[in-house]
Amino acid sequence: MFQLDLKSRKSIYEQVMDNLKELIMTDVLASESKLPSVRELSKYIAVNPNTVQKAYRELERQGYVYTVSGVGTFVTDKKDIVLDSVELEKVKAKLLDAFKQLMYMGLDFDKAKEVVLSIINGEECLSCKGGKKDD
Amino acid sequence: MFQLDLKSRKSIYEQVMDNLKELIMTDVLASESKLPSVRELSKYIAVNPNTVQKAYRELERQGYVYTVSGVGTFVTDKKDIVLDSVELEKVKAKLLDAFKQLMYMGLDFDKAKEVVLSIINGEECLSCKGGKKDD
Amino acid sequence: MFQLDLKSRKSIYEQVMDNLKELIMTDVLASESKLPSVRELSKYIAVNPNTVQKAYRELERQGYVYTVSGVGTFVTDKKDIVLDSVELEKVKAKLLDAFKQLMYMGLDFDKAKEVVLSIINGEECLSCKGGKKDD
Amino acid sequence: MFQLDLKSRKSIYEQVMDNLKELIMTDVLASESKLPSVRELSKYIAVNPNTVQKAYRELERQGYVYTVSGVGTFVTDKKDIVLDSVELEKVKAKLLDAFKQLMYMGLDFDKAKEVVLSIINGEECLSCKGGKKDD
DNA sequence: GTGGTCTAGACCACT
DNA sequence: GTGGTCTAGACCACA
Repeated sequence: MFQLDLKSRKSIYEQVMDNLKELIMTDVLASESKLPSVRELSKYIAVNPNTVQKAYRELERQGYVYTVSGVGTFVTDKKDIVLDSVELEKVKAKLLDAFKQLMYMGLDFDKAKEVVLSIINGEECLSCKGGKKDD
Repeated sequence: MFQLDLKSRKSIYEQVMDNLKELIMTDVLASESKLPSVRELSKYIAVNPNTVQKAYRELERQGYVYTVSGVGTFVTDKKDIVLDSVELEKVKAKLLDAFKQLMYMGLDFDKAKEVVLSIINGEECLSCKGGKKDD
Repeated sequence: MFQLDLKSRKSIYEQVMDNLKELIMTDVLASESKLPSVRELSKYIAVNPNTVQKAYRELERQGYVYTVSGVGTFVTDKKDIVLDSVELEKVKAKLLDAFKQLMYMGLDFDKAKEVVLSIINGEECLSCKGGKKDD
Repeated sequence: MFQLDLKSRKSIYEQVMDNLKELIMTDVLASESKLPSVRELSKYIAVNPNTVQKAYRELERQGYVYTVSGVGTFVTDKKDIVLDSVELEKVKAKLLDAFKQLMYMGLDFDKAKEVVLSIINGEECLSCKGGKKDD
């Protein structure tokens, strides 16, 4: 389940975050459920506890989980997630940047758009499988 | 012309690369034309020569320019630029990642898709025509 | 009545203390009246007994309650509560800290003062009258 | 200048942050000026580099400084500081909490208000000394 | 040189 | 037990 690539350019704590986000999005980690403790997870994925904690801390900052000191870390109820406009702008900028990169590679507009749509539509199924429509 | 944001998380050499790619793709830097020397450019944009050096080296690795020792660096003929599949996959991953983030933020599939399309279409003219609208 | 926010950064025992202080100051818990036992309260508010225990111990240290071994914990007569200067200094420091933060955020002195006064005055009734308005 | 109290309840990185905020507010560290490097400061105040970095990172998150990787950390121009409404609400909550604490201590409303005002007005001079009116 | 990340420990307060 | 903080090292990419 947990996929880590130590050779990746992406830092480990970011990969840990991405994995957890995926699990949260697909309801494998349901709302209000408890995440593994920092120590547990760090042992399980063979990573230093500090690295896991950094991931948890950042997830909390972004609103995906909340922490009760001395008790554990829990998935934020989706109803409670507030859309952070600053974060949204960052993601938009990231999308724009990626799209530009496609054009820099020599793809024309239509081809680039095609690539983007194929990625999005591929993602559609991924979410249909794991998510619930009536939640 | 050259837009650098030192405060950005993006490294300087990547920003230099992006600027040059933009200039190449919009034919401001025509095929086979000579790029400014590392020293010239670094002075012009007030950046460490090593940084420009790294941008040039990476551009060459990706096929955008080629170097003739002792003579200079030249823009590869667009016809000869081959799509770097590794780079393409990176960008695809980036797109997917950003799209997922949109959904993580509480947007449903259709809303997220809408956001993406608006970004793409807003960006349409910039690279299609090789000109700028109001910047 | 008892308001606990597990998601808060404030530790549970501090929140328990604050709730009890509030009840004492508003005479809901009258002078010399008996507090619920640690076990009772911990069951009632669904909190670990150790946590309640710690709250009681700290309240006693600060003079709000006193314990009669084997009998129970009782509210100190308000006349006998002496201002704990150490605690007072802590609160003062906290106030100053918060005020500085307001100014750090770009508010000028007058604006920051305005914010503080609005908060104070909004809070006026809650403790003056011992009642609640709309909560 | 730098005041650290290792025995304090406040964590070291928070104290480091507070010290730096103070220096920034009083223009000892002017806009766009460079903060000491993580290593320099950590050596100077005899604290682990990681702790200093945590402080820098958090200051950046709150908008007081910005980072240029490989170059250094710089004071954000005051004109660029955006008022983060989330942070503002946190400070307001902190103020309200502190004010409640005063009342819990047995101070009546007027006395508590007096305490608050005295603190604020004490701060006024502190800011007049170090700050500039025409900035 | 800089900041960013990571490891392998440790101690603390809280539950 | 939990998360939070801290130390004392280390390596990396970047400028």
